[in-house]
Amino acid sequence: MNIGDVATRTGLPAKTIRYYEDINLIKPLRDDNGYRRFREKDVHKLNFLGRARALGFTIEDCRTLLALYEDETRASADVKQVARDHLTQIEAKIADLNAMRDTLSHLVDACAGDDRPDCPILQDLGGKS
Amino acid sequence: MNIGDVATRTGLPAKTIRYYEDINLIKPLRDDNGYRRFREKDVHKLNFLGRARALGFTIEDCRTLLALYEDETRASADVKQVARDHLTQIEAKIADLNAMRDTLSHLVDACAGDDRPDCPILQDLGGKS
DNA sequence: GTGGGGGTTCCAGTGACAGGAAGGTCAAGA
DNA sequence: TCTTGACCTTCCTGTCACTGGAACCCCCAC
Repeated sequence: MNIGDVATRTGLPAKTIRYYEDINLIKPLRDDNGYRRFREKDVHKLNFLGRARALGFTIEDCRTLLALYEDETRASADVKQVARDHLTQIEAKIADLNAMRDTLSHLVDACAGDDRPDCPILQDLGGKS
Repeated sequence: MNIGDVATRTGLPAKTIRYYEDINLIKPLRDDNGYRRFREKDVHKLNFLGRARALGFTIEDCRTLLALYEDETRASADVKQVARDHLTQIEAKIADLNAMRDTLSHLVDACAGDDRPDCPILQDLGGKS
């Protein structure tokens, strides 16, 4: 399979797939013409990576998870730890964003949004007073 | 005022302040020795920028907002539009993160987290079957 | 004069790719 | 046989908003 087919099958851009090879997440073979040749195993890994990335895991997390995935003797506790740490980070981000949203939506509601210059949003950013 | 005092007063790292000058958000004066000399006006702008960034506005948004802030003839509708667009993006991000959190917390809960290799998290990432 | 705590510039790195240039390869059609 | 066009290759640059660090200058107190 060439990279285009793999891109179609995995939903990942070819650029991303090349990048993943670059950083040693996958190691496709090469044909005589220099084209990458992907095995089912590679496609499987890429799907794994795509799903992990979709859950927001960093590339380094993905590397760890992939290693655990391929290690038959792993302890599920190790996997769970990675996932839980990530979950904690996501929750922190959500909390941050919720705070921003609350502040911002108050300000947006308070703003008349007409042609006059008076604006509570700018007042707030400028330090109210 | 030198950059260190400004950093203390605004809570922004000196590096960030230099960067903001670099990209023309502020234009402090210069002393004969080459040191930046900040006026109250500059500090005020930096505080504005700090608050806007804390609300998650991009630098380009900040540039726009700052221009509106300094334009006495602005229409509050223009400010509101910028804020509302940003709010929409924040809400989209929150939705994404909530989806990740839900999936992830289900998986974390389902994982025994012991020394055995069986792990629903990896099963899910690997495509379950 | 020396030490330390300011300040300056410039360059590289971050994360996870995306865009684009310049060129090689391959199968199909005229 | 030639050409077209789709595909592939590598390599370099840019993204965003900084951060870290090197190498150097400036100023004041001791």
